[in-house]
Amino acid sequence: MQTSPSVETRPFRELCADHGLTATHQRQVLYEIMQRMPGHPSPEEVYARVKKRIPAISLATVYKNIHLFVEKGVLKEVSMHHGSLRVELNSHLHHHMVCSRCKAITDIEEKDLGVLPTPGRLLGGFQVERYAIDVIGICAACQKAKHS
Amino acid sequence: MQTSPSVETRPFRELCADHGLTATHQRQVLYEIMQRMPGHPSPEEVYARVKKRIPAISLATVYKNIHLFVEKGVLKEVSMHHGSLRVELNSHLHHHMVCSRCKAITDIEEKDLGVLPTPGRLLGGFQVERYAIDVIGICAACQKAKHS
DNA sequence: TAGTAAATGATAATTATTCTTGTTCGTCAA
DNA sequence: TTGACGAACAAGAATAATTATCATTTACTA
Repeated sequence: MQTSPSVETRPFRELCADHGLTATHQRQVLYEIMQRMPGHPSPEEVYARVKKRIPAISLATVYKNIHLFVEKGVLKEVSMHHGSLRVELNSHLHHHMVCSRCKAITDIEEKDLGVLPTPGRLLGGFQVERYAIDVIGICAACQKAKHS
Repeated sequence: MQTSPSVETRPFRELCADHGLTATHQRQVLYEIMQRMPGHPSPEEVYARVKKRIPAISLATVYKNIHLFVEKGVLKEVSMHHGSLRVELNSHLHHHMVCSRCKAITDIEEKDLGVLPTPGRLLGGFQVERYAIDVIGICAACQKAKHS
């Protein structure tokens, strides 16, 4: 009850193989649809579109696969999402290192970053207040814990 | 049924005055407690601590005041929070401009940022995968809309 | 093609956040 | 003081976002 594997499925199957994912119909549609969503969609938005092609798809499937795609590097998260709002009072100029495995957040001084952004300018009418830099990677603890 | 306004309340009252906030007992305790939380606490974590000093405080009050503090620049948000997860497939090197009023997200090419981070190094054992830069400010539309 | 692990769908459960309403508190003028 | 007014608060209901559970189906491998 589905179209036979066409040449169109080839690139997607390769992408899955490259990232260690099994190629399912849902994932393929999910991926194709996100390719056509140029913005920064939320899971709900993706779900709404995918549902038009696979009416029976579950929202849970969308969430699970988005997480999987992010984990495998197929997708990127826009601004790291920590489950809930996180705030800080620390007023001196600094940024953050975020572990992509355990989501731990560590401060890093701007001078230790080796980059010096110059805020205050306008970029296409955008009035810059500040830069927030997230250095994303694997923290020392997670490096030891996992060797995958 | 509370300590008389001591010299300790002075700096906090000034801070509130500077930011156009009325100085309430709850806000003061909230602020003092967050000063002693060096990490990147969530509203729930802040609530748990504040509750020890003001058992009757409401979680809603914590949320409202955290938002207010962020809005007034007393606190900063660690990574912009968009209400829900946001993802993108766009694979070419870019970053984001985020409007602090309307939360709109716009892509910006890395070369247009005028900063060139050098990923891949180690920072205290942290294995860098990539940098994600959020340029935070006011978008053109919000600048026109509001003049406060 | 059968066996097996992984993926899916349905939906309950959790977690996070906001809204509503009635009450209290602080301030200012009579 | 006293009384009105508006901002802030508490309590808890309501909503939004995300995850977990589990029975069923599907995809890869031998």
